[in-house]
Amino acid sequence: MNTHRPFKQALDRLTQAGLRPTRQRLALAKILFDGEDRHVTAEQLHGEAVAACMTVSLATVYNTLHQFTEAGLLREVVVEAGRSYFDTNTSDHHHFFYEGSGRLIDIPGHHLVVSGLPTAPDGTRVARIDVIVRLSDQG
Amino acid sequence: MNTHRPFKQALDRLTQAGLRPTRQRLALAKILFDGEDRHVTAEQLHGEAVAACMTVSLATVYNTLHQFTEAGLLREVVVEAGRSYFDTNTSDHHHFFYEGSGRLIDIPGHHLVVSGLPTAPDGTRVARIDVIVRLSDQG
DNA sequence: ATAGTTGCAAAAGTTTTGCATTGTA
DNA sequence: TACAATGCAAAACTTTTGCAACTAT
Repeated sequence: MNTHRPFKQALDRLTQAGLRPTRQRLALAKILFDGEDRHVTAEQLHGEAVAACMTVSLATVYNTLHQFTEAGLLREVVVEAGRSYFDTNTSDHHHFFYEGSGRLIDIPGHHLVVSGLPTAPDGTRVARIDVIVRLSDQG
Repeated sequence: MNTHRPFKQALDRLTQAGLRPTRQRLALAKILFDGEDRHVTAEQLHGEAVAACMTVSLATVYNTLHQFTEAGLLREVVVEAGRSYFDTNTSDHHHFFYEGSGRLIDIPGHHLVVSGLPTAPDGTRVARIDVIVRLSDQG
């Protein structure tokens, strides 16, 4: 039954996250989670979906990406004004951002540490810490 | 000559940065730099400018903010998709972001340290490191 | 005068919403 | 059948660009 494994994988992800496995969601989940970790924009994912001969609007791609993010399947990373990436790696990690090409990659390993953080102001708690290391050309 | 001090301050900032001191730039610089450090969006700054009875379009506010940023007078901080803040504090520092209210504030002191950073990939150098500590309600 | 800048209207993107349609029990 | 959830067109944003008008030599 190997032919159906990517399908089952995507299906399981959705049902475990409490999301109904609709056709569009399944197809997008298959593209997103069938392989290694990825960083995609809504635009990119929409392009891939169309290339894979599925009919889906960009609006639905946005909505789906946000639903996946709320469900904990994705993490949103904002690097530039008007440009969100969605990261299939939801574990605690940080990013390199190539200012030239706009590419975003995970910082490998777990060596990067943020220390000396002041306590969160009263009535708040730290929801997440985002570290973006911006790289420009020329070593 | 105290009445002209804010004007002279703004003028000096602009000329030192190599920007021609036009009327709009002077007015916006006065709002931005005449007092303590600030975090403003283009929309906010435009609102303040209009409230101060100056005629300026939102597009010019954007252009001016980017020119100021390129000239090193401001630093752009992107916190959410479609929402850039411009920070009048250009020194090396990081931010708390209140997810509830959308407010951005500097992390006080210089205690926060990022360590364990891998070397930058070949052909690149680290242009900047942004740390955003996201806060949500409830302590 | 004139070469280079500026500032804004209009255009281009990105993201969100309202509602007809679809799918499920 | 009813009920809730989905998916998309259209709307609402934010941001950028092209060019007429201006400015400082």
